Amino acid sequence: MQSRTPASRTGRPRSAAADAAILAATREALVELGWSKLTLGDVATRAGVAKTTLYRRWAGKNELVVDAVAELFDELELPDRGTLAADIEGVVLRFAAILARPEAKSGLMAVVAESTRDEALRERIRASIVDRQKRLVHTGRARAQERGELPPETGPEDAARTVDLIFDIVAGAVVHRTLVSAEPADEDWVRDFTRVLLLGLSGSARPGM
Amino acid sequence: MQSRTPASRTGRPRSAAADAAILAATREALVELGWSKLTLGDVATRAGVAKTTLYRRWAGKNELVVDAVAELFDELELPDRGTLAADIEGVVLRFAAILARPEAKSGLMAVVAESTRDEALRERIRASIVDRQKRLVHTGRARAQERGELPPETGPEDAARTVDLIFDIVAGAVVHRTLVSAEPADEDWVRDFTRVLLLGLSGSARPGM
DNA sequence: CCATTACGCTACGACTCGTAGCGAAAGCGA
DNA sequence: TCGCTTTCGCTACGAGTCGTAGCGTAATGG
Repeated sequence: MQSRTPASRTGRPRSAAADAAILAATREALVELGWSKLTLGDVATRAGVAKTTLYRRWAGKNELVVDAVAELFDELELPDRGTLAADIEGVVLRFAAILARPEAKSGLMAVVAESTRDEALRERIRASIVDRQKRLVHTGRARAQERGELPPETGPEDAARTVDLIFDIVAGAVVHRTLVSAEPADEDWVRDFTRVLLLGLSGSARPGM
Repeated sequence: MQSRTPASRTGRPRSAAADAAILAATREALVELGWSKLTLGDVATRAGVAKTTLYRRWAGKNELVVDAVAELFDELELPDRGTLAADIEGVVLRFAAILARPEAKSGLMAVVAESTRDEALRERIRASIVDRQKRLVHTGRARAQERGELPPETGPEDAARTVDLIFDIVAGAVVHRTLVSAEPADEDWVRDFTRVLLLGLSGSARPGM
């Protein structure tokens, strides 16, 4: 989690149970207190470890919360539902469900905000959250191209740019809907969103597929 | 700004210059220190006012930063460029330019994160930032319908829902691109994004308008 | 059984917070 | 002009958090 491969051949090993307890306690504290009122001392108490133990493993609140929140997104998958529209609706609904949880809401945006002034933190977020989920876009796109629902690649560079664009649109819209508009990204919304994403504003006025 | 209409008929009036100085100092501190290291004491010193004066006007860091950031978005406009695509590209580029400024980046996301646990703060954000800009979507949509680029309204409720959806997509995508992906929302990106927004994924594969 | 590392605990200086209390300043109405 | 009212700058304060140091103890591996 916090990249500890080198050295440490001998001596007492770090408790893996403590890691799990700390991350769980962090999520619990995020739910009860939110980001700003969350203190590392409190997390340590909840986890049943000493504050010094926590500081030996994480540099600070930012890194700790990134790891705690990242685990929430690990469950995301992209089941094959037969059509591109159905695939999108399914994964967006799952993503929205995770993002609706208070520990994700409070934690994720706060660390993203901090990452604007901390390049290392941004890299940590990208590696442990963003890039891990971007594969879903790749998969869904490849499937749709096999089905003939999307035109084939024009080149590897264009493909990467398109995937990035789609990811920004999808993740951005869901996050904005959930956190800024503070409205649920429910089935109705996801259906409307998917229609716009696939057909565009020009072709998505009339309801009914 | 902080809604001070009632009472206060007599006595020494509050200095309007102090308000401006405080908000400017807040933005300056956001640039230099970022959200987490910004302290109200420091802002007061920069603004040349006493810390107590600052606390008399704003309840805390959250409210202060919302007001300081909100002013950045006041300059947003929607000039008529003749086509819907050009209108979108223009306003998105302006929006992206504002969001690229460090004081907007650090501040906006942080207060949004805090607003997940503070209903009053979310309302303040909505009133002073989000709703003020949502009118741009209304305007652009109405223009496009006059030009025949978009189908006419099916009803006032559907229209409101559509405007909300478009706003979540546009604002969400730009924010995600700028803050999470940490890549510039430049002309190339905005062009690609606009094409997807108007034509959808199915119809937007080939470059060239 | 011994070197090595992790752990729990306590204590610490430094810092920020938000508020209280004071005297002085600046408007407004009579 | 005078007095009422409210704001302002300043100082000081208790409370709380931060991140670290120091110490003795616990748990491994050779």
